[in-house]
Amino acid sequence: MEKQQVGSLRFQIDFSQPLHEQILDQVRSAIAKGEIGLGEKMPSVRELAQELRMNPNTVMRAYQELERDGLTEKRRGQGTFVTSSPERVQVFRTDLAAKYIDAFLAQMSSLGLTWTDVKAYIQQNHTSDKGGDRS
Amino acid sequence: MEKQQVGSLRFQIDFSQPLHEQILDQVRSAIAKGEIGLGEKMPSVRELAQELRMNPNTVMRAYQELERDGLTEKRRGQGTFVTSSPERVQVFRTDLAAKYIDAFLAQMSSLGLTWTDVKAYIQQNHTSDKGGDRS
DNA sequence: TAAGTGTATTATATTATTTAATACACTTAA
DNA sequence: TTAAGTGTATTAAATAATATAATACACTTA
Repeated sequence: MEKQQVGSLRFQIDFSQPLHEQILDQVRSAIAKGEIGLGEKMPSVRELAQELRMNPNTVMRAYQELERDGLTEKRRGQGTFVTSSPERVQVFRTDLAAKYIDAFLAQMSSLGLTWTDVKAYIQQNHTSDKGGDRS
Repeated sequence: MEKQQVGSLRFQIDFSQPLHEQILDQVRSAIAKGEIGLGEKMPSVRELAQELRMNPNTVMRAYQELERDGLTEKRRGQGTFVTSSPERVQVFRTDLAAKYIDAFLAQMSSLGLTWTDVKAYIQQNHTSDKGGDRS
């Protein structure tokens, strides 16, 4: 439940999901939202592992997926850096959003709800949500 | 990848998720969409296990969650039946939809996307989707 | 050369998932 | 009463995913 700041990154780890997935999701989000800048140096695998009190192998697993996403670049002996390409970030955002949206619409469909139903519901319950983004 | 009909229920099981979760999701959907009628008898635990070639304990686990959902009722010695209450189904549908929607909006927010962004995207890519519902 | 990078390997522990083999209480129909 | 069919509970075992631990190697920089 506790938040943890490591360089430009903020982490909040619990036991509801695999640790490497939580790191992955939260770094992805930080890059997508520009909370960590393009080209900026990431914490080293060992440093982040120590800060989050987990095994370097676990952090490594998340870092390797980030590189497959095209969101980071490794420089041998130097470290891991956020990509300098805004286009890459945009492509990633679009692709992942499409994947999430497809899955969501499938869920709604499985409950017999149409897109019109969903839109009406969200308009009613999530538009005046002034305290919605507690990060 | 293959579909399987058991009474009024249609199943499609793969290895992407735990088996008991797939049974749960697919029965929930069938009830929510009215594919199996209110008050109708479900396949017995042993029968469904045999049809789907899995262990009765695995089917049991899904059936117990269905009862917690309020979607089924057990009668000792007789079997498991879909609830006769349309209100219960409606409450379930609303509650689960709200849960799915909250999670979805959190995903979009983690990518820096607003509800307006999402709406525009879906209008463009999912409205003229005439071949969308392959079930 | 020394310290800091990412990476790879091997081993072990833990947990979730699934199967297997029974057993019990209850209901219904022969 | 009996037999078959319900849901349910228990114990054991196998498998896979997750995570930790302890090293080791190649590369870069100061």
